[in-house]
Amino acid sequence: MSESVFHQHLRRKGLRLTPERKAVLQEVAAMKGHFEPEELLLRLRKKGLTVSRASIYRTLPLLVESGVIEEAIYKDRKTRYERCTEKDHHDHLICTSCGSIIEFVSRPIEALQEEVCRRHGFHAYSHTLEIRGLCQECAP
Amino acid sequence: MSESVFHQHLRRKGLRLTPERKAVLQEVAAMKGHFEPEELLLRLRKKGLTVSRASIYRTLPLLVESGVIEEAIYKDRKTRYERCTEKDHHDHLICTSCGSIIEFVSRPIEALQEEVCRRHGFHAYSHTLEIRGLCQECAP
DNA sequence: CAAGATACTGAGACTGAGTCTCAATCTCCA
DNA sequence: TGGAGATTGAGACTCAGTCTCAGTATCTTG
Repeated sequence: MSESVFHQHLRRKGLRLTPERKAVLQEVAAMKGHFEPEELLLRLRKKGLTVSRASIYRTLPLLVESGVIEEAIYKDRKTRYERCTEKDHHDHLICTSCGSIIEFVSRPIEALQEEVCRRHGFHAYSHTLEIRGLCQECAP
Repeated sequence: MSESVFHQHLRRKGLRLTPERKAVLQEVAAMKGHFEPEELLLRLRKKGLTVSRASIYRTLPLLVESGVIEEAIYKDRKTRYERCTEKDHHDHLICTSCGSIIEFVSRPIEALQEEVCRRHGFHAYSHTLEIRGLCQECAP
């Protein structure tokens, strides 16, 4: 189903659903949780599929635009993506000591964000809320 | 006053308030709005102060830890910092078309975040909320 | 004050995620 | 069938940020 969404999006932009883009899409669909572009490359390689690094990096923004995935976290100068789920969007608590990541959902926060956007006449299509600190185990 | 805060923090960690660190601190204090490390370097150079790039990059995390500045935005694989003000923390609406950045303050969102942290036993020391989309001018 | 310990610095080499280039290839459509 | 335009992969490239290391500054304590 995300394939048809993606295909739609490409059509609208006059782009094509190539085997490479399809492969990236399918691999993305198989991902659980966060993933990095490089991880995707590795997995595709392991399957014997050859999609170049360039194509992967070219495809990911298209997938974001079409709403199939979203940029979830920026960490160590890397972008981590995540599949958009039917469930609510979630955000992250990031422990800067052990690196663990806790997900949380807060409809009230989402609602307030929408309110803010309305007030500024801003058309949002994505957002990231990262809270950094120490998790329960690492806290002094 | 942020100098004493910084000094305190260094003391606690057994570190020293060197001329280089002082220079960075002062330049940071003079900054209005967001700034990038490279920008800081340039400004110091212009003043005839020689603080190496390495020292700047080493000092910025210390300033974050001590609460003088905070990481405000991650954009184009660069970290943008911002001075912590007495006023409320603010977040950003980022227009991906024209690049303009709108700041907003929302105490209710902050409060909800604190609530989330409490619920997870998480000790937060900073957060960034970035909402990406199209500003009023760029919206179709 | 001397001397060891420890923190600090700058220059520049290095890293690595992400981008760009370009020639070769594919795909659509008239 | 031919050509316009989209796409690809290999690998060169970029550049923010990190690391190394030898030389320097500062503390400390005897």
